[in-house]
Amino acid sequence: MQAVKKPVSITTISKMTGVSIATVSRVINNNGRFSKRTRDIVQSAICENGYVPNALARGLRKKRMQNIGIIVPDITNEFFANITRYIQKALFEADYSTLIYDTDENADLELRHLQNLAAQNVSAIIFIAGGGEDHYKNYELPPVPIIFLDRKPPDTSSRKDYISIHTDNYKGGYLAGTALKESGCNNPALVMDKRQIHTQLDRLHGFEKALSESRIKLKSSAIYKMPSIDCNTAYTAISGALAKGKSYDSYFCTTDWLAIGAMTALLEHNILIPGQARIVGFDNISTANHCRVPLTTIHQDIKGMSNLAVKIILDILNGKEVKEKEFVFEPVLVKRQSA
Amino acid sequence: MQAVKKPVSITTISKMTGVSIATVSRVINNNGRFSKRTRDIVQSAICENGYVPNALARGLRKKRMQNIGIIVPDITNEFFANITRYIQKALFEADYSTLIYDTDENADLELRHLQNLAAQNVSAIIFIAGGGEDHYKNYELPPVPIIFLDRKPPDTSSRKDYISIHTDNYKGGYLAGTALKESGCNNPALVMDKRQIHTQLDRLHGFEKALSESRIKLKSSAIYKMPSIDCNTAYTAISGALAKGKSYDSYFCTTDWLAIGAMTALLEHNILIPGQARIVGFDNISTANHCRVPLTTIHQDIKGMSNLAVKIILDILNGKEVKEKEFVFEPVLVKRQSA
DNA sequence: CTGTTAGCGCTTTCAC
DNA sequence: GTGAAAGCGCTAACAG
Repeated sequence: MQAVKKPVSITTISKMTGVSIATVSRVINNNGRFSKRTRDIVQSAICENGYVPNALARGLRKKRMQNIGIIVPDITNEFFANITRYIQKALFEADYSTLIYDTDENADLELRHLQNLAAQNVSAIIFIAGGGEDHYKNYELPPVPIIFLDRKPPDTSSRKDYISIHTDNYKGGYLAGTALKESGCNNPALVMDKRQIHTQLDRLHGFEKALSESRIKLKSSAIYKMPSIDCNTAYTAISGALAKGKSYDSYFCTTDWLAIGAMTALLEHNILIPGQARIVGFDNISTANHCRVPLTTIHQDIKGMSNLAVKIILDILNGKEVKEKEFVFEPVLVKRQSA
Repeated sequence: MQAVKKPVSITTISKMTGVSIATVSRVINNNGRFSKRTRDIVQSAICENGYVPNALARGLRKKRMQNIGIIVPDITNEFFANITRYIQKALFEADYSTLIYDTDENADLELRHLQNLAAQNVSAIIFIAGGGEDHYKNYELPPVPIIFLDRKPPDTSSRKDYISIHTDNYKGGYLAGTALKESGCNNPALVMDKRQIHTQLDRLHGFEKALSESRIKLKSSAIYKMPSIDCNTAYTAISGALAKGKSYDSYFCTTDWLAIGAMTALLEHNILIPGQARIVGFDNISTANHCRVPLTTIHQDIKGMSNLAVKIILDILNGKEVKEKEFVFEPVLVKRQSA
């Protein structure tokens, strides 16, 4: 015979202690206006019964849940996974929990996730990357603080108060270009995400800038635009190019996985790295340090960006005004063997 | 002047359409007892106003949210990230959302996460790996369906109805042992997680079994127990062993990252792979195919396990009885260059 | 310091 | 087919 455990609510505690539910609520939320004695009685009752306040009831009443949503394009990508992890950790310490939604790089999903988050009364939303710039023009974002991480906010007419936190991608591209040209490369290629995202475009422009300072030109035929940012697309593209005899003395790939795909293609065509071709990636995921030829790459301060995002959200939620709208982090070149 | 948008609730729709909120609720949930005409009126009002029902109010009322919780030890590990991704996807199609909690391999966090999930009235919980066997003896798990993925459930007295889905780890270890001994190795080492988890122990035992069938013994001094399952711990341990002159002709590492750490250590000591030492990993993460020496490893059917987990949860929530308590998936050896 | 009370937005009897 | 009304568990006036 299984004992049927009835869920303990605030009323249960109230009855057990002979104190009104209002008072119980006060001690739970430490809102003052109760005696030390009362507090002790209530707290011990809470402890003994393992009572945990119902988050839904509280959320419904306060019209706001003690959690924030985070929308991420691909949790399987270590770069994004790391961000969510740092965010979750920092938020948890502030007693917020995190709703992680993976969009699978799919704009429709993004919308549904957004609605879902709104329906759950999240206190705020962190948007990590995602589709192109224009997706958000068609619908309004939920009326909560929203922070764009890793990408700039859309330029909608309805709201211009978005906050953005990201790496200086232009600088990152510039660092990559500098590193490559300083090792004597003068026939560079670029492998990038084909979507018109600021992060990608900025990296491209920074890269071109570094090259142009040395009179090196990035041929448009040397720009490979990938439908996704994973390993296989780059592998296929570069393999194909190599098969057609198109090769370069250096490759800047706007993502580490893209770089690793390119690397595999080059190696399979018996091209020595860094002897005959150099590669620079972006993100500094842990695989970069353990791939065929340890990858020189651009490191982003994930921890710094994540913690700042949380700090800002907490500030906003606590009524502090946040004046700045854009926060830019410095990228740093991590030199390994591939370049 | 910013237009203040008041949130649209079921009452708003009710007033707009001149229909009672009860009826609005019925059409939202498609509960019948409304005319086709009423339905159309209500639905168009819902559409026009972009009304999305408040999930909290509904959850409070029904005492159950349309979401399930998933507890994962490290979202940064591609193996776990993949699981969560598949689960989230499958669940989303069934109109459930997913609360992902990363425990950072920390048992205390696990408890707090569990309480959090209970407080949010999740419909079910999926537990992925985590600490040792005994953590759950001290507290009761929330009164919702719970599925243990990747590890067996604890043997608590209060509940024995847990469901478990995992790879046949014994078989996985056996496959690794067979592969190694068939390439002529007879001086094997094992690098494993030090925690007494079934997954780890089973892999060990399966490995020993394969060896013993050929009269090969795994010396206890050749078993390296790691405090965590990441790359660096294995790197440090194997480097240290090598420095002391302790080397082996083969290494079975119970995790790909462990294997990659060991690989780096061996390579740095100028040991050829697979010439002088062979390595087999476990999990088949994508890095395994792109590390220094492509890693031979044991593949787990992540997609299959994830989808099954979701299917079972949905079945349970829909009142179908699930008779089996344990579901075991076959591992398969993926042969690459390291062994 | 403490208790009473009115909802938060929704689902669900129960009448009609 | 439809509406009125109760109440999920909690917080926040308000009154004492």
